[in-house]
Amino acid sequence: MDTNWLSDDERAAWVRLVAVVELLPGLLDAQLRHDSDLTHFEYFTLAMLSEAPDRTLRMTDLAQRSNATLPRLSHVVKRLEARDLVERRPCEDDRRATNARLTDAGWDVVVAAAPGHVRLVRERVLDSLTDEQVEQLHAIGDALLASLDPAGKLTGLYGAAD
Amino acid sequence: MDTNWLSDDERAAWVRLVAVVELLPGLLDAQLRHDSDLTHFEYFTLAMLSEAPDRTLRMTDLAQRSNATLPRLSHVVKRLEARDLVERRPCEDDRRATNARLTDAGWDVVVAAAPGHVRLVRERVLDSLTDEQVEQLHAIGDALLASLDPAGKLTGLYGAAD
DNA sequence: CCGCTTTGGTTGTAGATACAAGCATGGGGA
DNA sequence: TCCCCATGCTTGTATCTACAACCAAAGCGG
Repeated sequence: MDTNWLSDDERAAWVRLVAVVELLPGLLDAQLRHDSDLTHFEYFTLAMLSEAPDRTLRMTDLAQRSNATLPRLSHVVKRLEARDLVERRPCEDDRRATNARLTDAGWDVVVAAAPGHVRLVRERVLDSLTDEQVEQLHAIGDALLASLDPAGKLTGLYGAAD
Repeated sequence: MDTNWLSDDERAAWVRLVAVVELLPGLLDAQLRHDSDLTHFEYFTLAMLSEAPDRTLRMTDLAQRSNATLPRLSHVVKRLEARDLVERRPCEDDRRATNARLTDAGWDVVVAAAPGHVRLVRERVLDSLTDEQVEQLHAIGDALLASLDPAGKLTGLYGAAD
């Protein structure tokens, strides 16, 4: 079976996409860790909860929105609970389920962390692009996610705090 | 200091970029792990070596091209060496330095892994985009990397095997 | 009502990465 | 020549994630 190798144009685009994918997480983690003692995943988790009704989400729901496996989320929430940023309690409708709720302290942490995070995103990412490129990135993202995330779990809700 | 929050357009683009950044590594790792028992980082490391003169690079050079810290690379190369895919030997010009060289077995592994990897990249990424979007992605990548990787360490050499 | 399967979640273990510390060589300046 | 610092790399430790095993509740067919 012959391989359909990438053309020069395709490879150029792919190389840059891979480079961005490699570099961006480290940048986000470093800033949030330094300024707010949170990983990007922890921040994202808290931000999801901050947007939810009653600041509460079920573990499964939260896991899908953050592209986490359930074990991973369980561990992270346990750590956040130890820091009193989140509290867990059994769901009343379904006794198998667990609800995670953002505490007041957790809310304060998100509110304090958001401006620095947004500033980083603006300075290091969005300000590098023209308005036209921002639109193009939007469309390209949609096209890619149609394949990478057909169910739209990640982009379903991603609120104002980000 | 007032926060300059993101506009709707900016947030839409950012949300999609973050989602892609979260999803893509898992996809690449899963395919390579399943088909070739390699992580994407390991594959990338081997691919860099396969492109280098005499299939040899110094550890520092290799670390920069793959955006790895030196400790990380050291551990990974140690594992690859244990699998006889890479060999290490002290550099003769500078006795502090270590040269990593791709073995024949390592070469075979890269050659065997490349087609499946390229197929995935094509089917799940590039084929989702129009030719015009591929060009746009190229330009957007350049703009972002000017900020994320000013020295161009990652994109300096990324060869035909990819 | 019983038993099977599915769903929701936690825990344990192994593997991988970051960070800090450490060691050896190189490269000047006094 | 001697000292000091920078460079190149390795190792050790703590943390985080993936994977698998596990338990409990829910749903469902008989």
